[in-house]
Amino acid sequence: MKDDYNPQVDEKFLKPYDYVATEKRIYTAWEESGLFNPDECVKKGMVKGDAPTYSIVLPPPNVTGKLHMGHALMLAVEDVFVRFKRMRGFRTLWVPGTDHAAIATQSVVEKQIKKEEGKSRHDLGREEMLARINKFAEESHTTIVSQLKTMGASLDWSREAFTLDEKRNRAVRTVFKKMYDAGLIYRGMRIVNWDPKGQTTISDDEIVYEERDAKLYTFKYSKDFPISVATTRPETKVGDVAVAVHPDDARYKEFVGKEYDTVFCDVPIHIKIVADKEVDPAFGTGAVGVTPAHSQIDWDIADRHNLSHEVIIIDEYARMTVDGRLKEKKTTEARDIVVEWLKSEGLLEKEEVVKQNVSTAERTGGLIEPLPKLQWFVDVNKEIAGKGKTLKELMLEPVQSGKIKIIPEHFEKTYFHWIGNLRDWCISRQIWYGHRVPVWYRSTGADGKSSEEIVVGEMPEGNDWTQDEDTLDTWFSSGLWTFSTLGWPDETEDLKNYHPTDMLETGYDILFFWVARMIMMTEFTLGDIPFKTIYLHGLVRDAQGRKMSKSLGNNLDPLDITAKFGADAARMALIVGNTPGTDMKLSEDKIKGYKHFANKLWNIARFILSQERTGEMKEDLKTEFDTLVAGVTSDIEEFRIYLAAEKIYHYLWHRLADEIIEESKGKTDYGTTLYYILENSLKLLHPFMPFITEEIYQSIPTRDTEFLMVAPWPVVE
RNA sequence: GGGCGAUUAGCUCAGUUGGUAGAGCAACGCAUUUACACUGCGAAGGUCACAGGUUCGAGUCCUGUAUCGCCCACCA
Repeated sequence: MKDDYNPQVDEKFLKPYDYVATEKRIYTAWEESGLFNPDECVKKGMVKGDAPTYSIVLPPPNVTGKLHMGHALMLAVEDVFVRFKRMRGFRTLWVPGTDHAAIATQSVVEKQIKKEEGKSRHDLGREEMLARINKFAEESHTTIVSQLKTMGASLDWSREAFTLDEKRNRAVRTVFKKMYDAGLIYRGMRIVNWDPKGQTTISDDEIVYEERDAKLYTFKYSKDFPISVATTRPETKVGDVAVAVHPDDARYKEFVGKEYDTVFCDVPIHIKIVADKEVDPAFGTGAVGVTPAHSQIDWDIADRHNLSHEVIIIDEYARMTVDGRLKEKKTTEARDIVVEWLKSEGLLEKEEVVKQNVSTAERTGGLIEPLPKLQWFVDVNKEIAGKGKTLKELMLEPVQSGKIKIIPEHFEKTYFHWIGNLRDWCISRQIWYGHRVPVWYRSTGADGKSSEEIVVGEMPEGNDWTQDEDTLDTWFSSGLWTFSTLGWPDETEDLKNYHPTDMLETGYDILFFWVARMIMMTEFTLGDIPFKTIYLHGLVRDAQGRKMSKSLGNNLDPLDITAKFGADAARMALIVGNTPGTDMKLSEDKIKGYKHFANKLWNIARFILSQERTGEMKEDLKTEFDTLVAGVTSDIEEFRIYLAAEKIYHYLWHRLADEIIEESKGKTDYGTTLYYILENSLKLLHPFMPFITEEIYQSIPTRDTEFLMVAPWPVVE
């Protein structure tokens, strides 16, 4: 049988498709061609100089280690659009980069050092610690870059960026100053989420709530105190300044406005009875002990009634700062002591078990202790001079007006809902890895009255200035990502050509953390949107639908997967049947199926390339194929890549291979048609399975371009 | 407490504007060296969660219910 083959067919087709060797070789060839860079495409005449642009910035992976399947999905999806647009003749730019990820990275390195050397970051000192983190980040970066290449991502490496490099630092300082000058960034004493374990503040979004059983204690401050209150945190009651009741609550009306002095567990306290509509008369006794310094809600109540915020009774290590038997006790120990004291004094009236959500820090798992601290904030409710709008409104508007489209659409509701609940954003962190807050202080106290002088943005002249010790929330710098990567604050050609970007593709889990912040920062800084379309992908779960995690050991490692089945197969498995916004279950079996498909395609090519290009074009088959072209094209244009991929798969395997090729056997008039279908099928499939399609294309002597990746997309006349 | 989503074949999921229910995988029967065994052919498999409504016609639109999942708020 073998001697029926056309001897011109490349020998490589006589063996099964070798994806390991091929994928590596092809990526290197692409990189060397320079064609990932749109300027190079223009220079080589592959794309017109005045062609419209298409741009995506890669959501920068954290330099905390290596990539997971979620990243693989992101790369597969983005590369589909990028390769499609490039073949459609756009000047197409996909900007790579990595994220320093502040807390996440620092805590990984801290844990590692603690484990291996038993040292804390304070043992090492700021400079040494930063050197260690930088080294770790560099190693992660190397791993990540090689993984990005393994997946076949057609990123323009000449424009690679890092959220913490010098250029991005300049962008951060410039935006910080601009916001400070507009009065949107302020420094203030406010209740923040303090993580005693990580020794830093965190933002509202970095909290995770865990449901636990807690005891609700009902008690009186003293024998002659008229009202009982209920609490799950008796130890904080030494910091109470008031009891709040609902204004309409008949039980307590007579006491409102009265003040009481007593000694609670060795601590003298002064309590005023106030009426506040936030109090739920049906919960507990209908009366709340108000602890302004250690609860956000109580802080707000204190604000409304001019009560003191100054009674601080817990420190940064979650220890009591009061005198007496609670002195320097941990809050958990203090709780037991207070309960014992209440019992011994006969003040405890009820003890019941309730379900409670406790706040923990996402990164360290530490129990959040609300504390008043002097921190930097972004004011989301202040009207911006000259714009007449608040940052909240700037975030809302482009999505409401449809200038930014979210896919799937229903996430718009989630987005609006989140903005409705948004409070000022605490941006300062007491960690070392990150952009240092660009503020310098010096005290001037010539006349004995010392006051503080502040300079924002650039380090001032003179050596008596001290820079703020804190660093910025990592999302502050990633919020600038679409324009900081394109050279802003300089007015670069890239910025002019490629901003706003066309699409942001990312997981729905960071819609608030990141996507909303990008819209806010870009609208404020440039008065423009950062991107036109937000394409949200879901989580990649294991075959049973569980989250992939280290502790479950059910992680699929993209490197293992590509070694076992090939990047093309992994990409197809991640795209087919995976609709935006929905979590997907991924099994090795599914990936294996697409490895088989790659081999099938290999053999289709082997068969067709062994035929002579003879016979008239079969118009019915051409028409049928052109319908496929039109369908696939509009599916990609309209973001239905999961359908597009499936359509080509189905056509190639079950129509072309099973029927058309079978029918053509022993006939000589199919050659022209088969070549037409093969060449154009490779183009249609290229965005999804770039390696094998390129490899086969390279074996077609009559191909129109050197590389399939810049071959013109098929057009239906 | 507020919001969002899902429910379609054994499993995983499509189903775009309302027009006689679709794919992959698995399982079943047949073929056995074929371009490809990483194969082919065939058959089987569904009350589209449930109850109403709109319509000539509903998996699709509307109302309600149930179950599961997620997000936000944080009630002291």
